[in-house]
Amino acid sequence: MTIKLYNSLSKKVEQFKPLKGNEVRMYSCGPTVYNYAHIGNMRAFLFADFLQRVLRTVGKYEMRWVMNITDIDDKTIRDSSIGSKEWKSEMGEQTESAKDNLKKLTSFYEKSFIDDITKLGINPKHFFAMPKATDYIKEMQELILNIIENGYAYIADGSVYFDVNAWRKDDKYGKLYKIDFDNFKSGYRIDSDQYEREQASDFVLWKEFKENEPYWDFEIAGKNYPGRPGWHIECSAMEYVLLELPFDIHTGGVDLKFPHHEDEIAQSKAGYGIEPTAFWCHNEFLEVEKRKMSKSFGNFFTLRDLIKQGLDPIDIRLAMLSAHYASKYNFTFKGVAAAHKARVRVQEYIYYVWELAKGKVSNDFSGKVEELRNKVFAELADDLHTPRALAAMFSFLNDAQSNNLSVNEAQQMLGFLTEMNDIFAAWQISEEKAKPQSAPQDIIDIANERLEAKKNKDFARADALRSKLSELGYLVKDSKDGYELIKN
RNA sequence: GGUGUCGUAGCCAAGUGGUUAGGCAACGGUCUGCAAAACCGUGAACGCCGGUUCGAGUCCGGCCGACACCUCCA
Repeated sequence: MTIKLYNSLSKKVEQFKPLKGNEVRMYSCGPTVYNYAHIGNMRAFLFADFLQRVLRTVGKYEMRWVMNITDIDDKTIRDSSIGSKEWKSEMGEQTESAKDNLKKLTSFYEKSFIDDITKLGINPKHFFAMPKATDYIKEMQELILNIIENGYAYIADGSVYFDVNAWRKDDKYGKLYKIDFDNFKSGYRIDSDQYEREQASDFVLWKEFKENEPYWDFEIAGKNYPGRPGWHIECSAMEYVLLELPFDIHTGGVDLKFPHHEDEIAQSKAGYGIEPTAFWCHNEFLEVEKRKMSKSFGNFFTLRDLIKQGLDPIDIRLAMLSAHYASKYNFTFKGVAAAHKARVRVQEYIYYVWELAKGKVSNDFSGKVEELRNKVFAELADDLHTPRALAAMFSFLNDAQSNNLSVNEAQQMLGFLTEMNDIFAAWQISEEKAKPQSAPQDIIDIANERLEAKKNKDFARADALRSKLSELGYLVKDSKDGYELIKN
């Protein structure tokens, strides 16, 4: 099925087609690993994941998906510096080497990042690569040299800057974001950065080494400029190496349009002569209580915070997917609870269908299952319209669950649900399994006592124990000859 | 100041001028010893004021409000 995507470059929904063969080469701006990722970050990664899953399952494409790990920047340096309050014992001992310390801190958060996204239903095996910036210093330097050679960069105070004015004479700067060069908000024009750049809009390609910071040697025209790469250059270099230019899709949060992606376009073209990608796809922000997430508003959550509070990450995944990626998503606990109930409902239906189909899967779609599948896939193919795709699914559940599926239809349904789950990654395609009792022993004791009372038809006693369990926060769900405890 | 986005029922969230979006919650009912789950059913909405139109949540104008970006930011 042909997929349509909104392209931030043309500001239109366009038909998608890979540039080369059946393979989609996609680059996603990944995390800067200086701390645990928060749920706002997660929305961006979830969007990229969802997109690549739709391309695989609905588009039937091969994926070559790259997500970078930024392991060198101001924050990683700050937090790994000697005596940093952000240092954790799990990272190991700090040493005299700034590079060592940087590596220890960033590896720690890289692991936690992969851990987090895995919990969110992202399959690390789907990545072609997760390159780290510090592994591509040489390639970045080569790119910078190209840019200098082509006349679009200058050296000032030991740093290398991209010369936006020179570039603007030859190409447009502001392809993704309409820039009013005369109206940069005053006060932001010269930031806290002490480096000397000629123009506020110029950006750093290579930052001069500062004392006690990690650095790499960089020889330009016979002279060494020890320092480290600027933020934007890493993506340009890694894309070039791992995907070749131009590739198909570049994803990231809207906030990265400017300056990060704008600069990336300029750099790549100035250095390699080619713009990076055919499609730029940006997800909107997640807000909490209709505000940007921020520590000062007290609405800042990492995934770990929420898991600690007892939320299921897959419910968070589904909750985020209930809004279209290009519109703001208002994160609320109620919303996650609603997603949970909706998810369980589909899960119950899967068990029901499994039972009917006896676990047999058919991919030979026809009739009502084919109709549903076409509808859901068409919505997903239309710029990943998850809300409408889910609505189609639930409408079917509302209309057709009581319509008896034939055994053959149930097998098709199981086939479709499997595909659906390849995309949403929110369910178990399996028969219903008895869940292990996870309640504390004293709770189980009461529940067993109630079961006894129930068997003896002492319903007054059984009900009293039910209310007692309810007070203790557990719901008893009776089954044929047992029960299940559900924590409220 | 510049650039955008958005205001839809208790909450979340679609909506491409013309028949019910959908989810969660709520309220009836079936089932169950009672519950839970599931299923059947019910109601409720388009920030305000004008305009265009046979017809506007959907187009135009104004107002009010919320949010984001403008070189740390997913």
